Amino acid sequence: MNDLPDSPFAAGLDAGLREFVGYTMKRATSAVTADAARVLEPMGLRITTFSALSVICHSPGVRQTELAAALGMERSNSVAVIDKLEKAGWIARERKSTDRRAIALRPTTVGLARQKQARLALLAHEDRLFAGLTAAERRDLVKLLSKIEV
Amino acid sequence: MNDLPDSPFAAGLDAGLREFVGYTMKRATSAVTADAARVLEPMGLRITTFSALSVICHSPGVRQTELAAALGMERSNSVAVIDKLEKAGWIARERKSTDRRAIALRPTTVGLARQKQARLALLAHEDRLFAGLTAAERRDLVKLLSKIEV
DNA sequence: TATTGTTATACTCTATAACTATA
DNA sequence: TATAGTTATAGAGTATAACAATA
Repeated sequence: MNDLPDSPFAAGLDAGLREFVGYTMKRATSAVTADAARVLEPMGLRITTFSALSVICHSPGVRQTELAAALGMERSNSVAVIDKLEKAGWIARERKSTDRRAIALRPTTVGLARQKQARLALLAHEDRLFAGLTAAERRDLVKLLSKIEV
Repeated sequence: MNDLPDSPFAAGLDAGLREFVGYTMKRATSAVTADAARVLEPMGLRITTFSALSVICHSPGVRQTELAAALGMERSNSVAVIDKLEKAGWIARERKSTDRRAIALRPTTVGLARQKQARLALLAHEDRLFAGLTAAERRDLVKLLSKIEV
């Protein structure tokens, strides 16, 4: 059904790429983040907005620049994310009295509740996605990932 | 320097997110793919184009739909990627005689050489990035990632 | 009818430069 | 002069719908 010589493999066409650890990491991460996005979507959250909301809930008063740096994103790109959280009523911007250039981000009561709800949904989701790994294996995975030079 | 109560942590603002394996996976993968992109860029390749070129070199005669499925991308989005490879002279499109709807993708001599060159650069790159992991640990990492339910 | 390649379109994420107001 | 937040913009990746040619 093919012009010769053609591939001997119907499946596993990406076998040659599996020698790269980064390729396997990217494929696995894609699957995990896509599923996480599906879980968050009914709650009006995306991965970026959930991450930002979590940092703000965990560290109330955080500045926007600190938030962006913590999440590894550009300051400029954090603005739209924070806008969404603010418009949803989950966080509030407060101009700092000690430095009027800076803005302190604080969660609202509703925001705290939403973060807790989303966190539980994501934990359940990871329990399902990582069902094939024991708790020790999950810790090993995180430990190995943390050893990568950045 | 902060309005009270504010965060007790200057660093580790994302500590609350570290309970999610997916978060660590995403951060690590981001670092790895960004570095891989930097390595490929001087060769006129991106991660997507390198991946497609590799599959075509490894499985000459592959169809566009098969290629897209192998890489987990949409058929429609593979067109632009293959266009770039073709315009660079690294692959050729050949209409199949047995099924004139389908197109067989084959690498050119230049394309094969470019893929080999890029592969070596990426292997060296991974050796550097994963220097903190032993060979056994790298295999463990891949094995653990492969256990994730997709 | 179904499939292959294709075009069009839209949306998210990301990256860079420049502006403003404050320091 | 430097920094915090902001705006504008552009590129890459991704997702869906629809079309022509072919099966």
